[in-house]
Amino acid sequence: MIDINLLREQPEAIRASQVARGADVSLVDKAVKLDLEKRAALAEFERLRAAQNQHGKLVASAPKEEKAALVAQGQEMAVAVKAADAAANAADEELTKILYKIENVVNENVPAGGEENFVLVKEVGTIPTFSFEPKDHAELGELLDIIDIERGVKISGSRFYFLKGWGARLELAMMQLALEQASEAGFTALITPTLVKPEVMQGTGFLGEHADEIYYLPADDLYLTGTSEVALAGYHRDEILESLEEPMRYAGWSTCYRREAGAAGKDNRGILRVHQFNKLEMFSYCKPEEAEAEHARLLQWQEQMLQKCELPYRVIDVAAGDLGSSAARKYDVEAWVPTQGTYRELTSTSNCTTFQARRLNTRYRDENGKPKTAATLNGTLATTRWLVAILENHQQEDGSVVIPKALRPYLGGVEKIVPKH
RNA sequence: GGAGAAUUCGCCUAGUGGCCUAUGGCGCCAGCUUGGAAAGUUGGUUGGGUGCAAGCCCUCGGGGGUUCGAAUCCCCCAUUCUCCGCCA
Repeated sequence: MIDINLLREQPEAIRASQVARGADVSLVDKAVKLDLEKRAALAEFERLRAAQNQHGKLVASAPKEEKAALVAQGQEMAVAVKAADAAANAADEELTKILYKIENVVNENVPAGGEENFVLVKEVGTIPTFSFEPKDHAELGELLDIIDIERGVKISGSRFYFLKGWGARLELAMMQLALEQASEAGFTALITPTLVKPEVMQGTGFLGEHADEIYYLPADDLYLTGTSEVALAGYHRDEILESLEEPMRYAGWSTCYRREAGAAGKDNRGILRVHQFNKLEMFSYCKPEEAEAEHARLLQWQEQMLQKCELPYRVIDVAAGDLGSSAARKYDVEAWVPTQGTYRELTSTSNCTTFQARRLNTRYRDENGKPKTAATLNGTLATTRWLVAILENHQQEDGSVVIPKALRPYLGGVEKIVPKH
């Protein structure tokens, strides 16, 4: 949710942001109007309530013979107060409904435009050249007997798979490496719930734009999370953090579930786009003035992980029209996928400023001990999808795959996965 | 799943319709005291809204209700604990 004070003082800043996103600008004017109405209704209620409170005291201390008349008067006041209260509540609900629809104010440095208008920040590493026809990860997975898509589909349907043998171990190794790096950087590891209550899903903003991406269990009124960000953002819900002199950082590991409803026909081969995968997510709570610096740190940790996996990659600054509603700015790190001849997203890091924390009511105490809304940021550190890039970039002519050095300690020192025959 | 009990300002706690503008203790902050500290002592210490301000309003797990008036009475819900049942 946006800051109501910003709406009052600089509505034009919010209008400009909505324009940049290609979102509904008229919401801003509606919100300004409803805010005025709400405050007027609230003032009226408070005036009546104050009178009623005074009157109550009068009744209590009045002599017996006057009580009946005073009580009758009080009855009338009670009716008026109730009506004013209802009016104020209704006005507040109207306003809140609109406020929830307004998206986070875009950072001024975010490139304008839609999905195609990202700005390339950098390209790192050398794109591999092969003296043979490189195989895609699905073919390698089958050849090496480490990804079993056929049987995944047999038991769960399309977009499901088994990771098997070295494939399963490779994923766990990658998660271990990422978790170790995160721990060294001061992140606290969390294994999070993957089923959450509606209000948490709502609070993190996923029920809006991603509603049809989410699995829902009606019998229990619970949602399956598509990222541990949901649980990590909800972790300090309704809390006042004692200090954020240093950012509070969590590394959340969980299985993620996505319906991929709008992705029919896209990435049908292999495990590039699946209904279930694992992810290690970084999540930071910090002071709003620290958020941009923290965002840069998250990006840098992501790059470090890509480098440990010896993957060529590029970093892009995502354009305003392609930002999630909570994000003020977002960088994607994309790895080179040889068989597609292009870069594909492996990680994403968003600066949600105070937008998400305001919804979830997560605050911190400033130097003066006063509660203030915190800023939240998130960023991927490893996911199942990384296997695609690792397998394809490190494949050899004979179909074997060389394990990046940093991963070997978690795989019993093995240097290469070789075809079974 | 069934029965019972509980939920009060960071923690513990008092409070069974108006004197609750919520008690007391612990902790924390500030002053006094001291060479400095401890002890002692005085004061402060939920959060939010609204207003230029003084102030006013809301907040006793959440939501509804009864009442002129609710922490207190009634209903629904959530959570925790105890016992019973069932079960990886």
